[in-house]
Amino acid sequence: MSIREVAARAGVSPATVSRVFTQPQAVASETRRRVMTAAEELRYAPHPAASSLARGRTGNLGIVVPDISNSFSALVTKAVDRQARRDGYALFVAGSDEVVHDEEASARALAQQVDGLLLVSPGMPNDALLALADVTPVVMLNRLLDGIPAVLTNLYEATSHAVEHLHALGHRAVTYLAGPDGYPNDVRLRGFRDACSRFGVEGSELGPFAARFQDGIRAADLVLATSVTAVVAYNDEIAVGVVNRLADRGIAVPGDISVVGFDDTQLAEMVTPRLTTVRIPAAVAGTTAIEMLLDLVRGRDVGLRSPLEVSGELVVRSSTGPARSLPDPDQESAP
Amino acid sequence: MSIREVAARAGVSPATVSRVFTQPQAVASETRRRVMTAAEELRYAPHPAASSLARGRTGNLGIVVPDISNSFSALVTKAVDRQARRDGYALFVAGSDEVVHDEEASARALAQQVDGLLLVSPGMPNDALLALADVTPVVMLNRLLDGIPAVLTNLYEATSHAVEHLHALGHRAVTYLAGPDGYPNDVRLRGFRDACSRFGVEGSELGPFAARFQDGIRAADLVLATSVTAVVAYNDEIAVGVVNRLADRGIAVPGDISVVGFDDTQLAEMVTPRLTTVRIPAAVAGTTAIEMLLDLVRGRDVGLRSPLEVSGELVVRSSTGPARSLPDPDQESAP
DNA sequence: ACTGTTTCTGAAAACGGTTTCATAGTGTCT
DNA sequence: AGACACTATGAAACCGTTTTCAGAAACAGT
Repeated sequence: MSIREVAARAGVSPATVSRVFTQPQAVASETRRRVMTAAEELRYAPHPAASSLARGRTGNLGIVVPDISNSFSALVTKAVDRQARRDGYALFVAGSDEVVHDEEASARALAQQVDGLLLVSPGMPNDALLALADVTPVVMLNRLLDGIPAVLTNLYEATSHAVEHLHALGHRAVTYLAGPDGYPNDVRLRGFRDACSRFGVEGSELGPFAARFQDGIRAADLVLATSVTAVVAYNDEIAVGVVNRLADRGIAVPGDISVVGFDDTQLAEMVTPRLTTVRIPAAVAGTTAIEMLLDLVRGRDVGLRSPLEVSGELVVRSSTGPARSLPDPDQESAP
Repeated sequence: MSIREVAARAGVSPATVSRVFTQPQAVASETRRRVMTAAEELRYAPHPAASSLARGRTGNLGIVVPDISNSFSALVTKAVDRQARRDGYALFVAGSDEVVHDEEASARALAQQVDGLLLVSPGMPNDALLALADVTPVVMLNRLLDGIPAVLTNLYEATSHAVEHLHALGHRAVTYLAGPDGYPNDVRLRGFRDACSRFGVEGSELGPFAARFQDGIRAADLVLATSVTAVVAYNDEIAVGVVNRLADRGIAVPGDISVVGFDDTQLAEMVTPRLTTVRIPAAVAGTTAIEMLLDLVRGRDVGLRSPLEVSGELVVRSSTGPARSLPDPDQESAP
């Protein structure tokens, strides 16, 4: 059932039928009614591909995330999906399994079927990104590249707060568990290092680790091989892995070692002890990114409007506590 | 840059260019080479909408899940995405936030842009489903409806095992925390009831609960208002919520109350104590569903091939243990 | 009654591919 | 050398909308 059959049945031209569906006010109400009934009787529904072809836009948006089952990605995706739908767009989701090659392929495939693309923590090289942005409007989340609008999470301050917090609890040797290469470690790392030197904390780094539970497990043993009393993990999933493994090895959290995560996904409240973590406003970031993307799509050139930053905040829960006074083991009767 | 410009530059007809991209072996290698270089120089990429229109298929599949951030959905989606990509399809994902109306709308919107649709635990009414299946090939996961191929999770046996397990541990009063209405509670419930009566366990039910952590929290207090010593929760997220709340109220798991979940998502291994849970092979289910869907799409009419069932299995971890001998409080010196 | 606006509708040309059908060219077999 | 089968290509129709452009109809103003 095409537009023509509807037209025939309603005794009008195809053009009129098209208008009924795209700019109803432009057609006389009587005619409109006739067309509508004809359409309903024929159970006509417009053909999106034909429409896309003719108008030059698809009405779809796309998002590429590193890992669909990662809880931060999920949070973002959910917010994005909701916002996209609210604006009348459907959402394509592609996961790359953290494989850069897949990510590029997915992105390119999607690029041609959508009006705009949101890339979350993309790992692909700069030139690939620019090439992509050449094909379709692109907004990035968590990566900065000249000429491509982006939403960034500014965690410098929040990371400082985390170190400050640990320092106040008496920790003097802290290690940062870095996320995967190409992920937004830099700001956190800078915040971490700066804060360490500012507070006189001995800061070290381990990694990179994949942003997953299993890698947290692995990380824990590496941590225990050092003599730090606190760790700051790239994300909650790693942090939870660390906590688990430490528990298995009989190390108390926060009794012996304190752990800080990032993201404040629901996970943080689910585990024991509840995770002290840097909250990243994923939903806000996702929603904002979509708004930027739609501005782009609609031609309002926000391209050079400086990248938006959303900032994190430290949420203190139970996985951080006073440092065990390791350097002074005699002192049995602490306050 | 359309196919015609490539054709002009390569000195061939548009038809030939099209063939180069769709059935390369049908064109002489010399010609093919010429076309390829021309295409590259022009940075030509085929226009999916045009192609969809002409061929009558889109090369896309769609999946509608109740909640993108639900860990079981995420597992399924991930597997589905991978399998779809492997078969050369891109995947549309839509979340319905568990709102039936949104689900219907999403599904219908998607239906026209994809070659096939996978519905995960759909909550929409039968006639809506049938109408949808009339428009596009549909496979359902976790719901059975005559005429629509489906992949079902048969958890009857696994649920029985859960009850058997609890019974063996000495539990005599167990409650089932039901998931949301319209979700696949029935088989589990049947398995639960049958097993209870078989083993002489007093089985009760609470709910429905949304399949989320928060509802688990809520459920815990309801559980404590009864005198059961064990609960079987609709999914891991609810189970974790229960465990958390119980801990907050000073109830030991499994010391005082044992908890069993469903799904065996990664969550189960992340929490303390690790969750005894019924593993549902989400990846297998998702992959299988996609294969069925593709069979459908390609016209091999598997429509009436009986719905496929994947079965669960009980994974015993640490959230279940011997029942506290409540009815006999004198007995202080238990073995 | 005549011109000037509006409002509504239709004809036809895109949009960018795919595919059928016919034709030219090449090679094979007797 | 002639008949026959392939193979490689091109011309043109088609997929289902949208949109421009122009004309018809209705209406207003003088």
